[in-house]
Amino acid sequence: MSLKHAVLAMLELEPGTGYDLIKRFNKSIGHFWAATHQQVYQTLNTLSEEGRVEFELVEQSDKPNKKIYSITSAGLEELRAWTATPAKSYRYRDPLLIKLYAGGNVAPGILVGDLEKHRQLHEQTLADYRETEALYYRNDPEARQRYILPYMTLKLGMQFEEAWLRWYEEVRGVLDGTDGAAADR
Amino acid sequence: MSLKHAVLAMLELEPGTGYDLIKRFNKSIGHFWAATHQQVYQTLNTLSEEGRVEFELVEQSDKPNKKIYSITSAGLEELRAWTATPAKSYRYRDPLLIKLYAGGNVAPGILVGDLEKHRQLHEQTLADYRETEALYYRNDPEARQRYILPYMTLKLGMQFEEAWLRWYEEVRGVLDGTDGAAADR
DNA sequence: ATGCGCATGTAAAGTGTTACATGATTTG
DNA sequence: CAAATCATGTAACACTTTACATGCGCAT
Repeated sequence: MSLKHAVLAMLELEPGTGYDLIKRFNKSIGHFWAATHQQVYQTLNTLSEEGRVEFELVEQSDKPNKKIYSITSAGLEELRAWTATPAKSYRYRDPLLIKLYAGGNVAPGILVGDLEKHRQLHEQTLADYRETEALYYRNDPEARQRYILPYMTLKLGMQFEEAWLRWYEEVRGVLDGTDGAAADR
Repeated sequence: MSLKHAVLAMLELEPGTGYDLIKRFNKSIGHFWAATHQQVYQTLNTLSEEGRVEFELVEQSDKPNKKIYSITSAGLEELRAWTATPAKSYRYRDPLLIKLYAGGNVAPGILVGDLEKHRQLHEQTLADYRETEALYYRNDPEARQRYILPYMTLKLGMQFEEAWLRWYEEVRGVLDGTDGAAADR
């Protein structure tokens, strides 16, 4: 289960609460392994029962109590073992592409709107990645050196987003010029 | 549920047995929405109960009997309605990137082997895509015109594979030069 | 007053993966 | 003689998503 190991990997870098982890997910691993808060809390419970993480309960009066999780030696061992095991390949899954595949059944205008919406999402994602890059890596050779592998995952994300954006231009050109062709299906 | 609609989209292009669909999955939609045979058969059963597909039972003496499925008007309506509905975005999920993220915990050599294996897979996938392109689209302007949207999904797949391959070169350079840096974590 | 941030969870429903199961015919 | 192709499925398990649930403090 990859999510477990994603959580372990994040705790290994720095302990934190479930809430913290969710935020950190959105800034790093979430780029290639999204998780909801429900999943994170459940995973932390499971890992805790398995003894791979432990937590310190911090009682707060002004805010809700919180549990600060950290990885145990058993967790670290598990993480190392998993990292050394061949990774399964996972296929990309995107409903948008199924829609496009089936797109001959609807008027091209419907697709164009949806594509444009997704193009904007990818544009925003790329902007976020670039911001992260500027913030953490661009002007800090030491951080770049230390977190070179997380940085490489960010770079791959940027390349994917750039591929998306190039592709959208191409598709838009096709849809603009193909109103007639779509009608014959 | 996207898989349902992927199946409907394929049947809309051409009727076929579950077995046929699985093969066609591997050649087209499977690039961005993989499915196992169990999933396809179950989906066909569900769609059949819902009246969105129907099948003709063909008894064969030399081979097992088969069911040739085709889309019904209710199925076509459902497919159109779904295609006209805004698509959800789906995030990329890849355990390999989690491994890389956690890669500071193991010797770089371990990662290199795994990365190389995956690089080869992506190289093979790109070769398959290019073969499909040559076979169906390159020399047949009419097919290219008619199946322009499926063709565009193939093109996106090729761009992703190319991005992967470029990225692998970069990561390899990093891992080759970073044996010392990994040891300090 | 409305919503956001903090902080945690349970439960049910929906999807996907893995294991098990069969059996004839064709190809190397 | 082993493996691949044809052709279909059931069952159990694992994982993800969605809905429901709470409650205080702070800013607009």
